[in-house]
Amino acid sequence: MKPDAILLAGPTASGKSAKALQLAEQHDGVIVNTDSMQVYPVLDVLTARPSPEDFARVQHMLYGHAPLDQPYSVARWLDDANAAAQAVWAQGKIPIFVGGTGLYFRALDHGLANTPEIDPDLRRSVRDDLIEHGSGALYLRLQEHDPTGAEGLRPTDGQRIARALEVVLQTGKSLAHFQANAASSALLGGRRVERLVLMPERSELHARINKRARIMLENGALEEVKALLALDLPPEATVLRAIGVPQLTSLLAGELSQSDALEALRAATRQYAKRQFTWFRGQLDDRWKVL
RNA sequence: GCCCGGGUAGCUCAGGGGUAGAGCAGCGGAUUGAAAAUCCGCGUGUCGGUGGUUCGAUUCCGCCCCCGGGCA
Repeated sequence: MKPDAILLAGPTASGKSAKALQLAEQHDGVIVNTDSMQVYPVLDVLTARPSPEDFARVQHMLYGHAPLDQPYSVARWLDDANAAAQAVWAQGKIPIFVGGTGLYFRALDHGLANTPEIDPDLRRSVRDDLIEHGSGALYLRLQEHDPTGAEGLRPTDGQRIARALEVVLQTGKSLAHFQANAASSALLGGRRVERLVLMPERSELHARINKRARIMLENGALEEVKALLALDLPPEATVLRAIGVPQLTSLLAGELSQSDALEALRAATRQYAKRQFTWFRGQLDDRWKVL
């Protein structure tokens, strides 16, 4: 029975792209990016974007389409993914969602809480407060406005505290209130969905990561970072958090040697892969078939 | 060959007569609008080998091996 959509999740460097191409050719599919960094342009090599040959073989969507200097988010991605899926279905093809961002798969499969857009000025002021006074101070503010929400967070988890605080400051209601009520209907509801997750042997994956990091440097990752830095993006731009950007920035600044930077890039990638494993193990239900 | 210094966790190293510790790496976990983010937890060890002294040696002593440096 032909599926209406395929979800293919897997840790970084696990060979997802090749598998996706195979599935796309087999099912007349279109590949839809489900990775939070590959949505941005510029870092083609460093984010392991599919090659031009891959793009020529099979239609790909949501790669490099997000503006670098504006905030992107799981909600934006879900809107984009929804539009992409509708377009693919309209062509009589099936979307193949490929990536490693667990949260995006969750949003795709289960929907997302319908919270109002936060006023950019409020958002900015909360984030500035976090940077200036630290997560502890922000936590005290959250305790005051949303004690229950604060209870569920650690005083050190600045990012989540900031999110909870901006929501309660704008709406007067807790983030949990929105999360409990009215998750927007899941995009895939009522569709036949095949869910696949790649779970390679850890030591084998580490070997692949280590090798790929070296190849990235040989293929111009450093020049990409140089080009990115030349854009003079605001420091909070998400793309600057991509694995490899801090490490290669240090290399360019002379703070790390070539070999130390390579090793740092490898370690950061291995650590990311480990977090992905934890997500997949803990969050994906038994509808997912492990490959 | 002789003289120093060193051999302790995967790596770099601290410690010191009562079977060991730190950073990094690694491992486990959480995860709802920055998620490649953010946060929480966990030392994983023939203390080079072998004899001796000792109630007890990774620590002190002898011998051997290995790695630096120096003198030849």
